[in-house]
Amino acid sequence: MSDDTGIATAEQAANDARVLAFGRLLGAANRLEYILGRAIEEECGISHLMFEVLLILGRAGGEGLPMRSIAQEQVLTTGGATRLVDRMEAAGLVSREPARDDRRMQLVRLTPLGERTAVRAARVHAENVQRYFLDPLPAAHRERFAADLRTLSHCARDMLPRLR
Amino acid sequence: MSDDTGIATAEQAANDARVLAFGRLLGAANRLEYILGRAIEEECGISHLMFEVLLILGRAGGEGLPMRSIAQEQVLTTGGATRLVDRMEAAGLVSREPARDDRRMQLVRLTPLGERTAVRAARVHAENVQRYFLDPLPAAHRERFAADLRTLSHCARDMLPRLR
DNA sequence: CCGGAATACCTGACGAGTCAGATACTGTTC
DNA sequence: GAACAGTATCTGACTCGTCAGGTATTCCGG
Repeated sequence: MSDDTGIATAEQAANDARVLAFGRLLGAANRLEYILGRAIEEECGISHLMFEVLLILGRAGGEGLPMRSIAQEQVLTTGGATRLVDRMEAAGLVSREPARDDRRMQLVRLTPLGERTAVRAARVHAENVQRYFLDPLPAAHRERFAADLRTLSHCARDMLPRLR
Repeated sequence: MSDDTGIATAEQAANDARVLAFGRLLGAANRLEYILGRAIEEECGISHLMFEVLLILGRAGGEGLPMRSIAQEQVLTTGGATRLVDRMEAAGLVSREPARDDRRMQLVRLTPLGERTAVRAARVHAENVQRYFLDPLPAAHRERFAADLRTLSHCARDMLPRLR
């Protein structure tokens, strides 16, 4: 279909334009995520990455988690995670404590304030997701839309290791 | 449906969890965008924001555009745009020239190198969008999926002014 | 046990964005 | 035509991430 000279043909350029238009829609999804993040920041006074960490720690149910697992779930390097948790500790949202059985590890745990904030932020975020992400879509579309996103998500997860 | 004590009921919490799961899918779309951006960076040696600027200038068809319109189309402050264009100028991708009729404005224009890079990057990006965004979806789903994304996109665009 | 690989986290230097406040021009009003 | 608001861009100080290279601890083979 494409010649091997590296020079784009007219049809190819036209097709590219169509494909790029699809690609731009991804940017839309991104913008939506951005908006949801900002809303959390304004309504709860924490960055969207802090929010993610609060959710992760909340899911762990009072158990302390090592830094490592925080860095893994975020798209963050371990260095970045260290600094993020530094700030969260300074803000009184989490505490760090060396693990008994492996003193290389620092177990990160929600403080009472962190827990309250996590609950509140989850509530706010759920409301916003409902309002800006679910409500605008026709009800009959939601399931398939979510399934398609999930398909892409798996595909993306497979790609990530190759790129970093 | 929700009581006015501010305390979440069990049903409410369960519903929130469902909604949050939807929300997490947005993160997937984000990750996909991230991957596409990285690919451009690795294959073309420019940041994904530079790529956006190259496309914008390319669409302008040889006309110089003022900084303002670059800052507007990106999710970037004007200060950020200044610095981005600084780097692009240093890399020889664009040139700046004060506008004749309004010397407050700097018209930004693609250099020949910038133009070549724009074409190549567009090609690469179109291929990647095809591969990671379109191909994984069943063909019968693509149109409706795109339409739904477009719906969300409009909704998001309406929100943005309120947040910054 | 002891020395070296592996693991978990931290840190210094840096890159790239934000924000708020210059700076430089334009257009308008009296 | 001088004062003044408005507009376009730039800049200094800062924040928050990355990367590469520590340091401390654990694990394991000989």
